[in-house]
Amino acid sequence: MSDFLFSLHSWPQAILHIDGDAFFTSCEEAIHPELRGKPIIAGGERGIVACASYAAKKQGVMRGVPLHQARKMCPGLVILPSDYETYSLFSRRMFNVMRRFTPQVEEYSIDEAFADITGMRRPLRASYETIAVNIKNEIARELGITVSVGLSITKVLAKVASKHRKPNGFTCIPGKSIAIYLEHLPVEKIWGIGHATASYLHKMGVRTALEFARLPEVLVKKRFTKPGVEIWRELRGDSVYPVCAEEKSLYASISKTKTFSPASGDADYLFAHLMRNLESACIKARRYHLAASRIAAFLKRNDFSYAGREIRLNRPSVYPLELSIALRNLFIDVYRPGTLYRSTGIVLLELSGDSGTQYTLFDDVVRADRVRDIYRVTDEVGAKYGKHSLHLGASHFIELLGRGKRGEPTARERTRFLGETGRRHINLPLLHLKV
DNA sequence: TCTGGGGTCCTAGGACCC
DNA sequence: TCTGGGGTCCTAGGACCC
Repeated sequence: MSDFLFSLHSWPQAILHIDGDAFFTSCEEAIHPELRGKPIIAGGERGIVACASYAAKKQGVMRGVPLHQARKMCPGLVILPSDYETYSLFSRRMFNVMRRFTPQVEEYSIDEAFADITGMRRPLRASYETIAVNIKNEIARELGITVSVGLSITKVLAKVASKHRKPNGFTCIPGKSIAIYLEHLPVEKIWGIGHATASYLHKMGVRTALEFARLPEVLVKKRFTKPGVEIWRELRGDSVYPVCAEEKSLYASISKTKTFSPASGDADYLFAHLMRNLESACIKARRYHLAASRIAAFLKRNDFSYAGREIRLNRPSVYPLELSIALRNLFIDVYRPGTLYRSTGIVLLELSGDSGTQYTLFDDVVRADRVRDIYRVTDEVGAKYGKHSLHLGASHFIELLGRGKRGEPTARERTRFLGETGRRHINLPLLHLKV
């Protein structure tokens, strides 16, 4: 035990991890009591299970399972669309309960948060364990959902703790008990250790979190990169990840991807998808008043490998009409004729507030203003008649094919759509009004 | 688990500059 | 034209998370 740093103080810091149990479906159950205890899932709108209630999990319905499979596994399954607005509301209420105990709350995701309650024993007149349990109970009482709570001396260990007993669990791992909890924990269950690092560790003969934590420092520093070393430290009770209560800017990037089936090697069709993804991403970015300084595009091959490229724009933009030329160049670079692709995606990067965009000497200011006006109208039309009511000609190709679900266009559809102009739709992104 | 979609962060190599 | 070392920016791609 002497190889662990934690032996010096029992609570160098007290970090809490709170994890909503089957969060989406729990929110649904809180609102619709008649659903309580039933096998329900959220995610109906996307064709896969985004969240499964414990009753559904009991029947083998897990996160990420395709819907048709879930239905087969569990007759009587209640399928709901994900209602993010509502879940966000619950999320905010959950974080606010935590903030009544300490301002040091980090919103990690919609259903998870960390809190640093170091030094709160005296002001709250309670032990760290009691504080943790009180937060848990108040969330249950006020929101009608259960959470699992972990208390320990680092974030990674607090995560280990909250996962230890679920649902509705509370686990405390003080410094002196770390080894007990790591002894039977497989390395792949550690937060931050994924598939690749786990199999690397396995090759080294390391199977449990305790074995990993006990590797000598020189070896760890030699064989792992920064994240690996940091997790190793945290597992040993040496806190390197601070709880960050500062509100981060909403998005560092915005991405849109769409898988289509069957896979396609058709350049026009693939580019149309890419263009539609760009339009979707830009709609979202405009809603948050953000503009991108870099843009990335990728194609996913049938074997799930990626081919992608990204570029820096000469000024930030959120308008597909301006970005289409850059996107076309990216596409031409990445696309290989004869290869089948199963999805395309685009990512808007280096987002900044779009208010005070500086034009460069080479910009056509009049045109830029017009483009902005066009998109103001486009967004208004979209709000009234549905997203993508007004879109670029280059993305219209997928409209023709049942919202892109049927895969590659037939020769007849192609001729009907492209007509004599053929590929020119790629080169000239025209606005197209869907009525 | 024949596998959806939306994110963050890190690393390494090349270009370019001093 | 050759030379070294160092800094920064850009981009491809990997790894991981929910």
